Amino acid sequence: MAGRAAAKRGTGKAEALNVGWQPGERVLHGLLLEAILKDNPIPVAYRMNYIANFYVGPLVAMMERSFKLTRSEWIVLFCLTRRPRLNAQQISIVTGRPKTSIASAVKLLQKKGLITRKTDIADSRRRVLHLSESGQATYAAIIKSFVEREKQMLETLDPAERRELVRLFGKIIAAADAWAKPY
Amino acid sequence: MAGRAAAKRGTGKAEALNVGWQPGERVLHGLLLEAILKDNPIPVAYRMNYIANFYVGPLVAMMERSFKLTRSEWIVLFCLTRRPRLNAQQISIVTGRPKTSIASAVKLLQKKGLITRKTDIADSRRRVLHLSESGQATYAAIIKSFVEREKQMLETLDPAERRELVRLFGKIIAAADAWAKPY
DNA sequence: ACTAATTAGTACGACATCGCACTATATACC
DNA sequence: GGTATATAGTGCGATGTCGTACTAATTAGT
Repeated sequence: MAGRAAAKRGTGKAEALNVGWQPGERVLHGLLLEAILKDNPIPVAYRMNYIANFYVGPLVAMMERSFKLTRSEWIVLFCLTRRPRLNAQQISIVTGRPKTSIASAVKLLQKKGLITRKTDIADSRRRVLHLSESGQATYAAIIKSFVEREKQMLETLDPAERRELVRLFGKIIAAADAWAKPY
Repeated sequence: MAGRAAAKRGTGKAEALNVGWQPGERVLHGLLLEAILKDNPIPVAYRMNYIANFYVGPLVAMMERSFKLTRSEWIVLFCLTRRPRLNAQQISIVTGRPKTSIASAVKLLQKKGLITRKTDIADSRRRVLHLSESGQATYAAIIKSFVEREKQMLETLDPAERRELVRLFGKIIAAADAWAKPY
């Protein structure tokens, strides 16, 4: 209908082009995704990143909205729950995130009263972190969503498949020294 | 040695504390990680995110340094290589990233001459994107590192295990409609 | 002991990311 | 055909993230 006229407008830099699909036709998420997965040069890495993003993305968004926590703050909270008395450096190393990011998260968490920071007597460079009461409560409230979402994500796999997935991940992580280094 | 004196300094807010390990003793990456993986409430999700981060993080850092491309720009480049003539909206949907992020990446890529933008004749709201010559060249240069790193990451798995990993990922992705939704 | 190298943490600045509000075009419905 | 709704994209402001450069404390080497 529009024909020639509607072209060469917009930002001015765009030229007109006729794409394959018709106006009414919409290319759905699933079809697009299939096309992107097919003959993908990094079949494992792409699929893994895709799943990881769609798993954690909405969770982080929810956390920022409902709990006013950033992703980095959550990482610190999570690590300290798993293993109290870590310092910022250790969290940085084990998560692969820059230490300045961890440091700013620590500062925020401390201001909110979710963690405490004490100087290590044996090495006064270290500031030893651990969760406060309210930090533990916040963690408990948030982790539920993570667990629930993982459950939903794995619903399509049977128990043996889930075990196999963990086993394969375990092998890759165990060999991390050989491949996970920076450039 | 320092004993009592060195405490209560630093930022002033930190109190002194004696942690479990001795000054000389260093807790290594592997040991820390093991402790964090043990009895993890989200065993699959944590391992997957860990691997995904250590796979893609250094690659993105390298890209920013060597090619002056952001992660979002790379995502656009990658999607357009897999399937030309997408528009920004479609890339946003299929990658799960906010459309404003894709939009700014598109603007940068266009300024650098790596992609072109043409208005769709059939629907003048759409700006159809595709790679320029130099865009293709840039992609080709970068993708090598991704392929190589995936190869290293999977070196510990035998061919059957690799196929199984792809198969399991495939099942999870195929069921994405059921679990990957936002809150 | 004294210096060099390593490790923990901080300060600061640049910028990518992202949510929100807005415009423009297209489709649906009556 | 005219209005309402959905879709594509933009502008802008806030802020989280991260690299660089720095200080403080500890360890190693001689």
